[in-house]
Amino acid sequence: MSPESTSPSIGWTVARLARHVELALATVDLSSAQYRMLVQLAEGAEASTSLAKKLAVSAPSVTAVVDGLVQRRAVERMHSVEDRRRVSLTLTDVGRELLGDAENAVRTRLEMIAGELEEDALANNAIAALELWSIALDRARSRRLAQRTGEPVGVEP
Amino acid sequence: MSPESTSPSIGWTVARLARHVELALATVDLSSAQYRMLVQLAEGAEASTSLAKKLAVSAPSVTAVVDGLVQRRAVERMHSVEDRRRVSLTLTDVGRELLGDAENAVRTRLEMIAGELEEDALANNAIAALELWSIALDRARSRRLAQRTGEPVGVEP
DNA sequence: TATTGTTATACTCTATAACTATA
DNA sequence: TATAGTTATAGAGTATAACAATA
Repeated sequence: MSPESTSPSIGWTVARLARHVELALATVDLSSAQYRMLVQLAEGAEASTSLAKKLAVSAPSVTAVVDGLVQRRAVERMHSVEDRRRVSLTLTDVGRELLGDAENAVRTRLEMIAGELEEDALANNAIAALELWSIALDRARSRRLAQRTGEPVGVEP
Repeated sequence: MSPESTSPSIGWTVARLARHVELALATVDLSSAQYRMLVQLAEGAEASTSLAKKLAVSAPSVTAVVDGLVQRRAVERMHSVEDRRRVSLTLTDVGRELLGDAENAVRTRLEMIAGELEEDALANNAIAALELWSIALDRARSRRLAQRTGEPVGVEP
């Protein structure tokens, strides 16, 4: 019926998916920024600056987002003893449970959307492709972080 | 090397991709919300309430985002003559050009990331999968909007 | 009364610039 | 001096509640 059915842009698709993730996270009272922080911290405790670089946000953003998570007892701030300027951020048990709830909410919503494809093969294909993107994102991040510090590429998750 | 290499969650992947889209959009001084608005308006002029439902945001959010776009002459507000409560939102030529710049910036960045997969087949696979998601998103949206109004499913883009 | 849209208000994320504490 | 992190400040997106204008 439509005269020219232009393929939708990939940016549009990502932006829409991101909105669904936002809405799913809202059901467990989390923002996207908080979610990204929790996921990153689930891979291990980290310093604030390191998180800022990995998540590609400013240092004050990390402070603000972590503030909210600390209030909810999801994250703990601990000053390093060797270098007392540094602050180590650690996921608590509360944070781990919260992240679990968040993952459930998000997965449920995205799988529901993929389920609209009807054919299981297509839905699985769509979900599997995100793993492909995950690999690409990791490599792009490694390259980005390496360029900053001059380290070789491929060291980082 | 890693003892248990857990597959990253799809929510995490979407959230990371979304951050890259945000950063790409920042290069043309657009927010994700403004970008979503422009894309939706590029498919045709619409009323504010209709946009709010399609984009899954509140009515005041639409007002706020459109305010910024109107200031930049990217969108025009026009009062309907039949029903003077209604406001028709239209993309201007400025808006269309801005959207074009945004799409270029986003596509370039996402393709760069996909390019990390090295094998062209994989990169193309990843990008193609987003079209699959786009189809699923359209269907999920149709279902969502139909449930609200009681209309049959499948009417809407 | 119901609907459309805006205003009022508040909270979060974001950034840059300035500051503190430590090295 | 340089680095790690926070504070100060400002702007945007989001939401709910209250309101105005129109139907």
